[in-house]
Amino acid sequence: MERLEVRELVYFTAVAEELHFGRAAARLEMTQPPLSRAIQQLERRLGVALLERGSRRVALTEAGAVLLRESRTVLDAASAAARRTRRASRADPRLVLVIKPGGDGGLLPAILDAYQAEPGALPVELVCSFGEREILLREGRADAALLHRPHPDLTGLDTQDLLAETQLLVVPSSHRLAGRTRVCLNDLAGETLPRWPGAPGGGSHGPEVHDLGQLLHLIALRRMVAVLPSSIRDQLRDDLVAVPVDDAEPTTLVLAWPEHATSPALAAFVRAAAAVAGEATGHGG
Amino acid sequence: MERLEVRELVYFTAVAEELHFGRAAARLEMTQPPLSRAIQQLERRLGVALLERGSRRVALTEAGAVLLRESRTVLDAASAAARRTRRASRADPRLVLVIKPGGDGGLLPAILDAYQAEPGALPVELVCSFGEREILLREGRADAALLHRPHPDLTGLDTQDLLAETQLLVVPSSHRLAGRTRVCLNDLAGETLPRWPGAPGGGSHGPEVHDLGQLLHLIALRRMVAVLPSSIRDQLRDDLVAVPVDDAEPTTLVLAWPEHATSPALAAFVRAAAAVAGEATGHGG
DNA sequence: TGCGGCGATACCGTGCGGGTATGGAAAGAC
DNA sequence: GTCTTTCCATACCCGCACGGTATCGCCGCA
Repeated sequence: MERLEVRELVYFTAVAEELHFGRAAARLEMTQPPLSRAIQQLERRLGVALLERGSRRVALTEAGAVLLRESRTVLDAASAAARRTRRASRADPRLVLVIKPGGDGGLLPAILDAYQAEPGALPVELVCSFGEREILLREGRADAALLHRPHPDLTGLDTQDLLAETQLLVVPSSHRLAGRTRVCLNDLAGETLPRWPGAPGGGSHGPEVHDLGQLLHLIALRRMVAVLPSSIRDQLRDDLVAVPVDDAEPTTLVLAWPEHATSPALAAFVRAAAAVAGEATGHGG
Repeated sequence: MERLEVRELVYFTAVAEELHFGRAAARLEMTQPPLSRAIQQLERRLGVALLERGSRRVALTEAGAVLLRESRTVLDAASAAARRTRRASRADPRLVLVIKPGGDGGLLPAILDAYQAEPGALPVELVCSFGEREILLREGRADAALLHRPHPDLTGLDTQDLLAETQLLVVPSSHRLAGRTRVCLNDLAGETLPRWPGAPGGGSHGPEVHDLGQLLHLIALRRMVAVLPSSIRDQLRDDLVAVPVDDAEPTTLVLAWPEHATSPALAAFVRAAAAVAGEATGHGG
């Protein structure tokens, strides 16, 4: 069985994405002829036609589309491998946890305390990021992340549910819905909703928002409204009001980490988080 | 960022598994010096020590252990990529479904019929295999598999539940438990249970069993007993008896396929299977 | 102190990955 | 129709990196 090399996959994805040998070569900072030959050789070794060369356009074959998708997973795995290896060799081991600012459901302090009490606990480094936080896990840049389900893509990750939350509509005090005791999603017709960086802008084409302070500021300025998990209630400014949304699907705060992870530090962290979450839901409701 | 090459990962896994450069080189069908240099270069490029060379033994460092695990996933992904690409280019497209003989819960004929009625259905090729059936999915050798949950490792696979089944103890008619109307797991103390190839022989160190006929034969010969999903009831020989096991965790027949799969033929098959399963549980209970 | 095992080093050849120059086919422009 | 442009393939060349052989150096051991 012929072996597939990373270099070939990099070349192929470039061509498959550009559908143009010249541009792909430029992107790869090389010239076009060796690129053409590399792709030909790849096709010969696989015994498969990957591209249809029309004299004026290049198109993917069925098999080429499959290889494009597969290549991405291989390349992602390869760069994650490099990053995780490097991180494992650091002199100051630490657990990198990526969160959305304000998106911890109020559980984080208790979780961190519980974790530090575990034997062999590492210092925890918090990384704040909006949108695409799971990417950091897949890329091997972080050990764990706090996400909200339903979430676009949790495949390849293991998860632990922490907290089920209802959702609140956040509006300025002067907003037409501010006085309501409850609203439903239909009431939001015509409102501008924020667009998270990286999220496929499904319908809501409001401005991109990069952190919670910015978002609340924009809401106060009447530029938009937002539907957020109920735990942000503590962090609202005085000039904003939160109203329960009846028919918004409830959201679950989950702790996620790359599957196959074996680090005992991570395992301890997951244990700690699960314990804290169990207490919270068991006692407090 | 330096790129990690497949060749290097192959070399490294060989050394990491053998913990011996000479043997690793032999396994790779090359000589020892270039292998040593390749590993050194890998370490230099990563900036990480992967191996501790004692003059008489080689050991993995912490980072080396991480890279070994990561390498396996990269290499698996790479060979799966090659196989899936080749399969996608076949002139006679077909859907490869891997099953455990007798493990289809009786649903398979209906599923196949429903699938063939879907638009764009492909011929279905059935592959029978005991143990490690999910490996065939990960390797890109099959499109879908029928498995039973709880299952050792479903990560990296998407699944669709098909049928919840209670478990039955299968024994010869002359067995001491054959007359019971129900048993519990404690009753099985001292009995020999089959060991599936590939499964970590957890406690039960009986003989390895490779197909259902063989298993039933061995049970009839009083060499072992087995706990199996209730749908095998139809396939029992006259000289065997099935007794419900009260406290065995119920098992779920699931259809599994590689995550990120995009083939419309597979999607149609999943739809068909889900429809049949819905009917079965909806009407029949 | 000689021996054997094993990884590292020195040195060498060749094949492959990359470059430049050019060919050749197809799609407009007129 | 033919001239031009565009873009992929081919021809040919070069340097290096990969793999091989020979050997060293270190250490455990008898």
